Amino acid sequence: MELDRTEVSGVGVLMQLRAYLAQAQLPENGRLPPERELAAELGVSRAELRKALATLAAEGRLWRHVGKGTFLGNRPLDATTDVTAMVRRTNPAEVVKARLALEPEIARLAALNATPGQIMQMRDCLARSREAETWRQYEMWDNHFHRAIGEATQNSLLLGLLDTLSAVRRAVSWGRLRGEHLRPAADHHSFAAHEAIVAAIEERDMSGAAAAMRLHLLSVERNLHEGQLFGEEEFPQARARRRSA
Amino acid sequence: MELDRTEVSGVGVLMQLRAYLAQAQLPENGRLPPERELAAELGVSRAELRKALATLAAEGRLWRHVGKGTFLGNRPLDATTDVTAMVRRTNPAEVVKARLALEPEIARLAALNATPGQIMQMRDCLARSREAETWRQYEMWDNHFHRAIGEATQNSLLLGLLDTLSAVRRAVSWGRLRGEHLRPAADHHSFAAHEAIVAAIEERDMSGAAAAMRLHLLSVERNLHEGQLFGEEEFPQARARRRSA
DNA sequence: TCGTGAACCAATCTCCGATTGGGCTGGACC
DNA sequence: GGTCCAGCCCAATCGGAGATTGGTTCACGA
Repeated sequence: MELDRTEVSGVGVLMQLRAYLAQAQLPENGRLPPERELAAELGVSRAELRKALATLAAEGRLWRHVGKGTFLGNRPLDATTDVTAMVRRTNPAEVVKARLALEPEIARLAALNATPGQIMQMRDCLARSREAETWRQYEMWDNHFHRAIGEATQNSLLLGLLDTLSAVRRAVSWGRLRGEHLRPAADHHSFAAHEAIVAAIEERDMSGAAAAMRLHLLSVERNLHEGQLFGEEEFPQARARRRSA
Repeated sequence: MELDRTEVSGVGVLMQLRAYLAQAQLPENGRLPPERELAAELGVSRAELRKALATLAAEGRLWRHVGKGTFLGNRPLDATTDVTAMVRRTNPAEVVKARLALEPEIARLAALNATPGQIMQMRDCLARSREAETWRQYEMWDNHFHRAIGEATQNSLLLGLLDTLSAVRRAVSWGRLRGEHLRPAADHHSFAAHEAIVAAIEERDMSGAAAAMRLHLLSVERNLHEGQLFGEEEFPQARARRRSA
């Protein structure tokens, strides 16, 4: 395990470092000793060692970060997308347009891939949303319904995107949900639209499912433009604007 | 500003607390004094105060968290979707299917909303991708191209979703990109497909843009199934599988 | 019986020192 | 006169100790 330093020293620090890495069986993503320590162990100057390490880093064989250390393998990506940043930039109109882009295609894939159990789950969400006694409860089951369709795509990535979209949607329409004592009317337009979506999915009608979802979201968009979110409540801003006019 | 405690004490801690909140002009999302401190200031027991605070929290007027404190307004959402979690669950096939669901619709909206400047930007990306001397460079300009289309939707939320998708895609296909000395062939199929997409966007042909994007991604999917990522390299797994067979 | 105060608990924050990669400089050495 | 190096400083990060804070339990007593 011991390297013959006098032997290798002339051949260049880079080769010596490669030999060290081969000899020290570090685990994947393992951490190397700190620069100063490693330089002393290899019997080279820190500047020389840094040059060799920089070469290996450029090759992508290791990555380094101040305060953390030097690690084997590929630099991990920064990993998180900030939902709050999206929320700050967007608005309800964009949210509906994004849903119109994504959810019909999700419904299409759900019609292809949904299991009978998942279809039952959608139906269950619809039943519960009809029994909802407050708008908040209704919104919860509506969310579950749309997520069930996302699950039925059998595509975890699409489901993740849908979850992100839903998180933004909830955040954007926060505080818009008033009148907790009221409940959706029995003939609330969404009920029929939801039914049509599930029916198309059950019949494995991919285009039909996409179209039904699209129609549903278009009516949501229409309500948005008429200023009545969820069919009965309007934006506080809209009310304030009218009052000041 | 000073409350007459003997006066209000009989009316219930809840009312006393509301009066305190009205009197102490805290900023939005402002922080209340800690329980113990506030209880002493109001001259009530901590248990009583906690009941009143719980009521206000249930009303959504404030939110609390261990170790942090009590704050006015709505509880902020946990805000970040973990890309690494998605990466762990998904695979290249899911990535392509997700792109097939999202990007044609993005191209459709881009055809409607793109500015001439944005179209020029797309063309610039294509030119640079043709001049790329390594696959890594090509992939970079390909990314820029698809993102330029996302920007052209004028929808920050869709752009955010596309960015998330791209981050996952890059992470999933990481290390798949070999042969840095090679470069895309001059007749690489993506070049023509990209051209068709921009042309449709420029002609404001929404359906055509969506169709062109769909065709492009279908060919990407086909290459994936043939095991040659980026037209020349295959998955290490595939090679290993064949070797062991 | 009920509320009270005190103690305990776990999550979180804050502060400080140690560690680490990155960078600069004076001086030794040939 | 140029090259290399040890030493030092810098900023980012980590890790631990102690304090803070909402949540919970429990014995005591009016």
